[in-house]
Amino acid sequence: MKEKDPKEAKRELIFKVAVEVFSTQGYHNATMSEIATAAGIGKGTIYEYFSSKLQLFQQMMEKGIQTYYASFDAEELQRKPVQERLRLIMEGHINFCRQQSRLPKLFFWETGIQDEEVKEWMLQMRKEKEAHLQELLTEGIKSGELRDHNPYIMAFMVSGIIGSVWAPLVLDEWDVDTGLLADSITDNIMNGIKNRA
Amino acid sequence: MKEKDPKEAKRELIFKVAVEVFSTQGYHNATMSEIATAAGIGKGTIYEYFSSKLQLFQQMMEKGIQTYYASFDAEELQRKPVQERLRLIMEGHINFCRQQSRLPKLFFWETGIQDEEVKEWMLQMRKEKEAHLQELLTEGIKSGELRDHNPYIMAFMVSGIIGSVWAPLVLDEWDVDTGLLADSITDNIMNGIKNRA
Amino acid sequence: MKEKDPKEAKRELIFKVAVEVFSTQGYHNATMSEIATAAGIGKGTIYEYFSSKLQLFQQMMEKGIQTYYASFDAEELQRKPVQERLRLIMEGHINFCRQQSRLPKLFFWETGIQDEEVKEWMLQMRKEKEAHLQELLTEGIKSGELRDHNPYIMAFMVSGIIGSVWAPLVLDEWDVDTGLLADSITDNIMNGIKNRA
Amino acid sequence: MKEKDPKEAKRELIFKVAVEVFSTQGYHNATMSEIATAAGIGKGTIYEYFSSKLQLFQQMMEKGIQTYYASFDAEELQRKPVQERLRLIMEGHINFCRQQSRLPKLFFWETGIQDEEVKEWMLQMRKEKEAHLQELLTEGIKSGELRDHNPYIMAFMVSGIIGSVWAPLVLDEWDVDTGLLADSITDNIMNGIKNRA
DNA sequence: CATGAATGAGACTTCATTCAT
DNA sequence: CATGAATGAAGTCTCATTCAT
Repeated sequence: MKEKDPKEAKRELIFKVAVEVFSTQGYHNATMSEIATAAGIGKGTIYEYFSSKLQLFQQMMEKGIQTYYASFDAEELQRKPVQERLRLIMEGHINFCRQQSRLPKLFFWETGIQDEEVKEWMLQMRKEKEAHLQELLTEGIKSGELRDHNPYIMAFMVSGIIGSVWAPLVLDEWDVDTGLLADSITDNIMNGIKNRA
Repeated sequence: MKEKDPKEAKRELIFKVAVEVFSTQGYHNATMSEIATAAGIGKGTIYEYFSSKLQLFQQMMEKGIQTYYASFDAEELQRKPVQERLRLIMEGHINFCRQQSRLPKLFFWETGIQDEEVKEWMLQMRKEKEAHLQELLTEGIKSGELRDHNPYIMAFMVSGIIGSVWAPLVLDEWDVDTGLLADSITDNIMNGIKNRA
Repeated sequence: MKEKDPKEAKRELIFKVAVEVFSTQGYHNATMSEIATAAGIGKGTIYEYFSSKLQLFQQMMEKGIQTYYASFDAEELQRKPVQERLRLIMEGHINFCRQQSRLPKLFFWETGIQDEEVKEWMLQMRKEKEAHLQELLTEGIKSGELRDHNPYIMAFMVSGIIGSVWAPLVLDEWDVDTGLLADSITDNIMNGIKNRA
Repeated sequence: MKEKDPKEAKRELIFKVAVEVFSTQGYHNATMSEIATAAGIGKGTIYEYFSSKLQLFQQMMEKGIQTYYASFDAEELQRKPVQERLRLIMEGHINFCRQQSRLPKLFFWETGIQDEEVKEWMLQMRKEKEAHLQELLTEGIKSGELRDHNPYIMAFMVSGIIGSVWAPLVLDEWDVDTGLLADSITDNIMNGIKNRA
């Protein structure tokens, strides 16, 4: 039952190594040789599983996104106040950065690939993420929980904040309690930084 | 009077084309041939002004950073409340994105270059930007204008917000009044998005 | 039994072609493309065996030197009168020129390479060759077989004579009996050209 | 009267610098820029006097050869015993190496140029030099001053000896009295190195 | 299936030569 | 005349991809 398809197991292995190598070297500086060696397999073997370097990168990203979204318990997110949901999103994001470390870098930073298809797909990803946030925020406005501001602006702001968490966590290896950090960020998003005491 | 050094004029031309090409294609996908053709000059001519592709990229980035920082009137920023200073920073940033369009993309996104020197330099840039923000926010906390929260967290949040503005402005070519956008963002940063009515 | 490592066999092939091409065209005029074509392999294949043009040249020379020195039976050279030993050196040298034809040209003539390492190495080669001769001659002086003249001068003279044999043999394709030529040269070195009859 | 044609003076200047640069860097590693800079003139100016890099090299060599042959007083050489004439040739050659230092290196060592015309010309030079020697030696044999050996062999041997003098003098900067060295070499050529005491 | 030797398109870079000033 | 900025042909080397074993 735990036995996986050996074919699938090797795909997983390649994915794992690819994340490591691509995020360390960047897409262009990474070589197929390097990935093969790191995976302990032959160069040609990668081509048994992926038709090209680009496709490997693409599928690795897609798989990563799925993992990313899977890290949010969708059920749990429903029917909660916006503040609580934002907090959960932050927490999930922080956990993902911690666990995957290298992967988020590729999501948020790798733009060297200029293949039209990939560019389109990454742009699409950004749009979806922001559309999702915008929806959440619009709901909050309607329910009166949030101020009646432009939800489009709010959305990319929150999106920017989410994206900015990665650098301190991974680059600076910041060791902070996930819950506290999520609280703090959410609080700042909700209440702003101005002192009203 | 307006006559420039012709040597310098050609440097400018190459810089201008380089921004265009590098930001459209990314560092690795851009070729020297392409830049030369786009500039209407011979391939070898670029090498009369820059010793290598990497040096061209680096100097183009440095020049861009200078322009970026120059777009903030430093004098004006002193001795004003934090809210006002944040607003001016936002306004300057928005204007820069509008005017340079392609350049900010390189600042915030190009990470495919793996040359140690450049990587170090770009990391340094990020640190400086955040240190600067952190300083500003710390001042605000001391003066009582801001809440007594962790300024490190605040800093990368604000930094993330600033970075996130570029995409809607340039990719979506969003046509919004600079003043209004700066107001709106600053207001959200200061007061949060929660409805306190 | 005769089966060689196929990897080694291709190295040999490249070496063989490299000698041909480098000695015909000179180091700078030879191109990697040309060598590849002459070897009937792809351009990139050479780089699977040698990391650069310079390294290929260097290793080819080193291998040649080994072959050169191997062509003298070291054992046989010991404990014989100087005249006999000189004759054997001449004979070995003549045979080597005949067999390798192109290679000696590179040893004695190629100086266009300006890479410090190679220059140093070739200079070193010359020194060693002359030191070896000088030693031989010094022994002869001590034993009374040779005149008590400056062995340093004698050494570079003999060295010059050895080097000069290549041109008639290879360039002019002079067809002369090896033994007779070796005898004649050795006799002239030992007894001079003056008529004492 | 001492006033030279200024055009000719600049030719001389370029020649002088060319010898320096070509002999230091070798033909291929030397650049026209370098020569121009070293001569304190513009790059294009060289092309006012020489139609190409190759032509400059060629004419420089030709001029050098003339200087070389001019260093032997032809009149004086006639009607003297072979030994004396060989000694004078050696002395002239040593002086030339001392004075010109860099130039002989090009004569005897530069073979990287593969232009058919130049190759032919340098081969021709070698042939002439040896023919000249051979003639001298043949005369000596006829007059009974020299042993009745193969003058062809003798010629390239003596030629090799002459060529070998350059390296110690220039590379090792050997400081030895010209007359003594010429005597010593000539004596060895004439009487050989064997001890007949 | 897995492999890795072989390949060649294509990138960067150099430098002899030209020509407008 | 003298110059040196501009040029592009040509060379070295990399690496994704293929295919015979």
